[in-house]
Amino acid sequence: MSPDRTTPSARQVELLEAAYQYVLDHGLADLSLRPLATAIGSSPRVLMFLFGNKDGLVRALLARARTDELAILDRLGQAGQEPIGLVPAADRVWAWLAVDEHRPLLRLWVEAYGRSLVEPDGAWAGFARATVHDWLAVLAACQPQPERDSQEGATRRTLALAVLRGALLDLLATGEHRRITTAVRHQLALLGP
Amino acid sequence: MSPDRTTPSARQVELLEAAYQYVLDHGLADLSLRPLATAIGSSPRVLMFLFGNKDGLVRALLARARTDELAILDRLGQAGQEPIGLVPAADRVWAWLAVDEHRPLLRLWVEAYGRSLVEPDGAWAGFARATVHDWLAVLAACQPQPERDSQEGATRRTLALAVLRGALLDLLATGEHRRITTAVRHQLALLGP
DNA sequence: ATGCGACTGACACGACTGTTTCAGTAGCGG
DNA sequence: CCGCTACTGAAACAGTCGTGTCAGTCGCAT
Repeated sequence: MSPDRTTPSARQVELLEAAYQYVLDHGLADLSLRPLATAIGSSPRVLMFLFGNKDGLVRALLARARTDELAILDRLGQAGQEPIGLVPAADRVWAWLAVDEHRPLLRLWVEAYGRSLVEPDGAWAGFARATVHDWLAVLAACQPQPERDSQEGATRRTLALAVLRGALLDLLATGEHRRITTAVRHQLALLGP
Repeated sequence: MSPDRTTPSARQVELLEAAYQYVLDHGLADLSLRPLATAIGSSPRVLMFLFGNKDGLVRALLARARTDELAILDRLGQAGQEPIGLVPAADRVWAWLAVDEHRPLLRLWVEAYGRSLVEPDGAWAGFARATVHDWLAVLAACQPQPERDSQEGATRRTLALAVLRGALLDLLATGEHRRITTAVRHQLALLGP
């Protein structure tokens, strides 16, 4: 009946990709199978067949978004060389966050984050906590070794993460790129070398 | 037919208060009239009568939440005396944000924020942008005068807001009060007097 | 050719949605 | 008592939701 989860099947990834693009535009909150299916040239029946039920589809979409996110984050300090330091890493992350093209993904991210806080069960479960952990881990990997494991190092990356996320919220709401980027730069200068 | 909007009517505020408590627990995303009505001892018919339609109710609820928020923020520097400075103000704001009892309100806030980003029309319209403006205005009022109107002053309050909001997101997801408060304190020390 | 697995279309089921209609009831000023 | 305003109950409307059922069509290995 339902296809093997370990083998995502060509058709499955194809439809998932289309659904992902659709969700980036329309949001996840009031996602409905019938409009989605007609928009991507499919049918609710097929989506049910490929993803089990709506929760399965939502889970797959969230995982897909997380993939996008992690792909970018990994490209930072993970180039194989030695760590580039927390401040340069945060600077690059902000440069990526502030790009206009990434805004749909980031709006989706905020939506999923808020939703998973209110409704900790179901498809959204643990999304917020997972991304906090993801980002902290990546930032930690960018810190040189004496700092990385220190108490102060943990505080500094918590701080960097908070500034980046707070600035992101501001940017998504107001779009005032200049004011916010100035503030982020100011902060990174404060945070030292 | 529909009651005057300028006169909220005793029964109206009574039901709004009950609905507000309900929404703090259950979230706004999948709010439905019938469960809400039975939970607060009313009926969909009455809610429609008092608030016009569901959007009117949601708008009233968001306005109610914003009232809670502003009531606290105004209690900071607005005591009538001279401004207390940005850093002490941010410190007090964080003290309030980190209180466990306020968590339902703040979860609701994040949910509404994300939703208004994805769906800029309807009842949620402008909620995110409005709260950014609210908070920045309050923080500005806490800054002494030479700083308040300066370019640097604007940068500093944008930064303070970003840190508070980013830290709030972290706290709501992980609940790791100690780690995050340490980071906020560290930041406020950096931000100087 | 045959059979099997992947995929799909059409349709209906029951539950739930916001909203409306019709019919009231309680209180209160005249 | 009248009439008016504020509020309420019961039921039904049309629509959408996720999901299930039954059938059918491909492509490909045997």
